[in-house]
Amino acid sequence: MADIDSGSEQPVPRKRADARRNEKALLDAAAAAFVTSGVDVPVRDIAVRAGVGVGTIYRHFPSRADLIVAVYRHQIEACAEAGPALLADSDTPHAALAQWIDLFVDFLVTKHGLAAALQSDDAAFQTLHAYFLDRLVPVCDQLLDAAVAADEIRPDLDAYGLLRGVGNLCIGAGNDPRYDARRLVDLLVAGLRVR
Amino acid sequence: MADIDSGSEQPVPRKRADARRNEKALLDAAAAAFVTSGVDVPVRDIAVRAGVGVGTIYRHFPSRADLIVAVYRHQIEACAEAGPALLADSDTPHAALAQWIDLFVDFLVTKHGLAAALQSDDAAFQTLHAYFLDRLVPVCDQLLDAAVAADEIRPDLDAYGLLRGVGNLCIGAGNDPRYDARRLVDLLVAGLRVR
DNA sequence: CCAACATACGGAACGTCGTTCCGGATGCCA
DNA sequence: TGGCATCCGGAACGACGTTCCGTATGTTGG
Repeated sequence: MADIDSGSEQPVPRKRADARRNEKALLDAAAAAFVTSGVDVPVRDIAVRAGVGVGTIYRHFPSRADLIVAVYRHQIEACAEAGPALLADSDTPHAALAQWIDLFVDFLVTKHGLAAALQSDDAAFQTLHAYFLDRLVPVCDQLLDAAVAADEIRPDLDAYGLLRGVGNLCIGAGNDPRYDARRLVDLLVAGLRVR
Repeated sequence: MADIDSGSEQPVPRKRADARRNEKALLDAAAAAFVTSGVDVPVRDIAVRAGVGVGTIYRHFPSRADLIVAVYRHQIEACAEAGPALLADSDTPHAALAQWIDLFVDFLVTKHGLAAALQSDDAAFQTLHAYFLDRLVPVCDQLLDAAVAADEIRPDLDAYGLLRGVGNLCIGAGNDPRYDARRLVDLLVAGLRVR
């Protein structure tokens, strides 16, 4: 993203050094805690790991959702950017869609509790919900449109519905070896095909 | 279920009248509260509705899951019993399976928060999880086997996986008019068909 | 180098929740 | 009607997310 102001002076006079240090420590601590205990890990645990007080968490990340987004932003961006690339490289739009959804599923199933948080109607997770949707729905829409235009899938499901369905199927994956979210998503995508 | 003891005397000497009255009041209050506020409604709200103290809830229903099971037991039993009936009445096993899953989905999407509670790994919901599985997996298995035997669907998904997938797809249905769980379940079942 | 001020910090405090506990009330039976 | 097992209400506890504020510390102009 380019700066809004084209002038040379920065209107935000740079944060204090300890604040920058703590923000980084918090991101690292949260990432580690999410791996160990899932995204539902108590806020106090993250604070202890980072060696800061709980107040410091809320100063940097107004809601838990903001912290989750900050931790996973890079991976979500990478997923979003992979969409057009796959569409360009794959043999068919449907193959690109299937590969892209695999990427999304791989991301979700390795983040304990994230898929569940994504679907939660708790107000605290609204930012999370919104970020995923804003970033991924347009990409999915593009892939879906291309596949429909190529007459490979039925036109009766929108990107929002598909993403929520895939996200839902990923809930609880990783907790239970008997539940294979990937296979179910494959079946769902298979069900989309025209026959 | 038949009684274990075939004798005429009941070894449990019948509960006190106020206890029976309160248990009924609690079931009614919980059912109403679940409709209004979902199965995650605070325990205190149910107690107020029933006109009892919170201690009374826990005496009759040791965990929140037991209360949920008690409220929905009849509907779950009806769903389980519908399986063999559909198999006998339908033209094909796959049609029976599709209709049975429709029944299950109709049940889940009208109970706010139930599908999410079903997949929760919270220990408090283990009873709920176990009851659904014990009761419905065998029925689903029977339908699945029949459809596989008739060469209508692929044999690569077990009843447990299918039920969890369907349950997952029902999470959040009813909160968001843009999300149509029924259609996604239909796509999933369509993906099961041999082609 | 040193104030003095904005900025940031820590953790106590608050409200909500599920769950447990126990002194007292109440139905039941002799 | 008395006595006792059963059951009740709601206070109490611990965990949690979130807010608040007295204190500490970096920054910057002199």
